[in-house]
Amino acid sequence: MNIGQVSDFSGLPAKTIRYYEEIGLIAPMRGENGYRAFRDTDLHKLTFLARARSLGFTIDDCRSLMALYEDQSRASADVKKLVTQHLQNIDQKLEELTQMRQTLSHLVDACAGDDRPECPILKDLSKKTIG
Amino acid sequence: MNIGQVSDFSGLPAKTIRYYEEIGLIAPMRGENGYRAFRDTDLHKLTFLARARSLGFTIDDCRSLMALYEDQSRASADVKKLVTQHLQNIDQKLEELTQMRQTLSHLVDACAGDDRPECPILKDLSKKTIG
DNA sequence: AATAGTGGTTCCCGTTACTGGAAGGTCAAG
DNA sequence: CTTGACCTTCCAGTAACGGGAACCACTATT
Repeated sequence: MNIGQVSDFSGLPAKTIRYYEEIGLIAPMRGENGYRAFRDTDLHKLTFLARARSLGFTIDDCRSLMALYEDQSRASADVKKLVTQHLQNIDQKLEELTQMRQTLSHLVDACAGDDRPECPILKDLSKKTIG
Repeated sequence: MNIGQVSDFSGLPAKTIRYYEEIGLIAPMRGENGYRAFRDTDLHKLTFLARARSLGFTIDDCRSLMALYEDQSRASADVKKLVTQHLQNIDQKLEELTQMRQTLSHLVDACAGDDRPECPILKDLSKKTIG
């Protein structure tokens, strides 16, 4: 398979696939013409990567996950640990965003949003952050 | 005031303050010795920036917000519009993260997390993404 | 055979918002 | 006079690609 086909199947842009090769996540063969020649295992890995990335794992996480995936003697505890850690990161981001949302929501509600310059939002922003 | 003082007052690292000068967000004076000489207005701007950044606004947003802040003839509608847009971005991120959280949470629950290799998480990741 | 069009290839720059570190000038204190 | 804290500029690196240039390969048509 050429990169275009693999891109279609995996849903990943060709650019991304080349990048993944560059950083060593995949290692497709090469044809006589210099084109990358992807095998099923490459496609499988890319599918794995696409899914993991869509769940917010970093490339580094993906590297670890793939290593575990290919290690037949892995312990599922190691996988669970990694994913649990990721889940905690997500929870933290959710908290931060929720807090921001809360504050911004109040500010938006307090702003008249008309043609006058008076604006509680700007007033708030010019206040020193507490803490 | 020197950069150290300003850093302490604003809570922003000196590096960040220099960066903000470099990209034109502030324009402190210079003393005879080449040191930056910050005035109250500079400190005020930095406070504004620190607060806006902590609410998740991009640097570009901050630039717009500062311009509005300094424009005495602004319409509060313009401010509200910008902030509302930011709020929508946040809501979208919240949705994405919540969806991830949901999926990951299920996966973690399904994984035994022991010393055996069998792992529903890896099994799921190797499945083709639907859609 | 020439040409056009599509799809490969590499390489390099740009993105966001900084952070780290090197090499060196300045200032106050002992 | 030296030490140490503070300041300066400049350069490189981060995460995960995306855009675009310049160029080669393959297929189909004229």
